[in-house]
Amino acid sequence: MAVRTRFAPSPTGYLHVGGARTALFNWLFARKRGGKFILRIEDTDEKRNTAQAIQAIYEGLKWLELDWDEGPDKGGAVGPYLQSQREEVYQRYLAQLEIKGHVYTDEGSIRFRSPRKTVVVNDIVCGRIEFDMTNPGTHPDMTIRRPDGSWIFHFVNVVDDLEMQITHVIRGEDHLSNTPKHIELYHALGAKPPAFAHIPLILNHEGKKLSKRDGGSSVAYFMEAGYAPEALRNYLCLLGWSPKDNREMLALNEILELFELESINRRNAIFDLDKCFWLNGQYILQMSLDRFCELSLPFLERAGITYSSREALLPALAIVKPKVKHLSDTPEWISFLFTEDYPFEESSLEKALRKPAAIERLRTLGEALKNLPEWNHPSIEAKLKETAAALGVKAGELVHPARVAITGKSVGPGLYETFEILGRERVLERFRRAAELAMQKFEPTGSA
RNA sequence: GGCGCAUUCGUCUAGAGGCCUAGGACACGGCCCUCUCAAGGCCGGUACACGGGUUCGAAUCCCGUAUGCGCUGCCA
Repeated sequence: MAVRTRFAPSPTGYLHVGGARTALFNWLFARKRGGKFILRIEDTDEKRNTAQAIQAIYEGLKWLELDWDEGPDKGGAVGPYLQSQREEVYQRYLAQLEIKGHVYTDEGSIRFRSPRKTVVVNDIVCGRIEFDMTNPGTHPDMTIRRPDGSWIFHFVNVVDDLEMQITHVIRGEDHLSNTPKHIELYHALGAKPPAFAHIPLILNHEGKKLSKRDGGSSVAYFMEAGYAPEALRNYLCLLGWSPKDNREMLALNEILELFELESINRRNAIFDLDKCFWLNGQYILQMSLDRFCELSLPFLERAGITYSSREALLPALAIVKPKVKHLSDTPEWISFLFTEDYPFEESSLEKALRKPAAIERLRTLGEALKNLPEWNHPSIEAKLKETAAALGVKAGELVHPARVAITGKSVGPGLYETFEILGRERVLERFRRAAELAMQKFEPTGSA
């Protein structure tokens, strides 16, 4: 039978990273087995504002490149995929239960009468678990519909999984204890339950379930903080699953190759933002310049950086790519390359250009570079070192003032590359301006 | 309280009876490299929750205790 998995979030206004990982594991399993991955929105609770909230789910999933085969926006043979539009289906299934005498009314609500037996859950991740459902005191009959006609999760979830022919229910471990109830419903409806795989929860630093108030609990946070989607996706895979060969960075096709539900851990995992951050840095380091450009572009636009052409932008991106850790920082790293009106950091200026000797050295370096026959990294470097030697100082004595002069900061991309792409005229002009600024600021005879 | 699940470095994990004086990664500390900052390289410390079994032998199997998490809703 063809595999069909689903991700069934309720629209809470954001895509939770735990939900994202659940979606990811469902997606991985379906893709690996050549099956279908379905998106169903569980919006039975009318209090949740849906339009925007559903949008947040779409955006998060799309960003992570988890594409679905059937869903509210795509349609499919067993839709609609919004629970709020499936009233007719639920009525039909309720009628079935009524005919078979599995439900009864209690103070306006409809309850499902438990068969009161031991239910065995054969979970792909957790193994065989027996639940003793015989005691009504500890396992009361579940409500499936409220007096106002709205439906309870357990019922609609089971009905939909059944109707949508879901073969594997892969969800958070918080549902493990609900599973015997669901199995009772399947049986009452005369259906064979799907396979279940309950995956461990993602916890915050306090070891509690990751919640909305925890920083970094929503996919949107990572989008805005400049993470590469492939990095977050990779990190999420490593929470509760591992390739078992000590690799940390895995391409999607490698994960697809190795991923098995059976090898998922049972232990809850704490989300470690540090490691996720590190992985992101590794991804940025190793990605192509094109990809780096693609992912940086939205941030550059937002920062209002103007550049004449992509051809002008790429060399700038190339020299900062090894430095950038968050894509959202790219503008900060390259901005000085696209304006003559770059700011000077007070402390850097003071450290590098306060001394008259430093200004003098900058002037000497400018003179030396003025007639350099070839303007490229190796010859610039050679000339700078030659100049330093002639002055009897270490290269750093020229490098630091020069960096501050041309970037305004004491930290930046490699100096020689920066010189090269800035071009000789701009470099020399910046030297002059910086020297002037420093002299005004640190006027030795000045009163101040 | 009841039921369920879990328990290896601070964190993510490898480990399915001898290969474990427990491996990797992040973080942390030190050194090297170096034009800054990173990156990279090398080195270092820190873990099998506890107590009983079973076995020639246990991180690995069994039982108990403790702790954590989840469920126990007319939330999903």
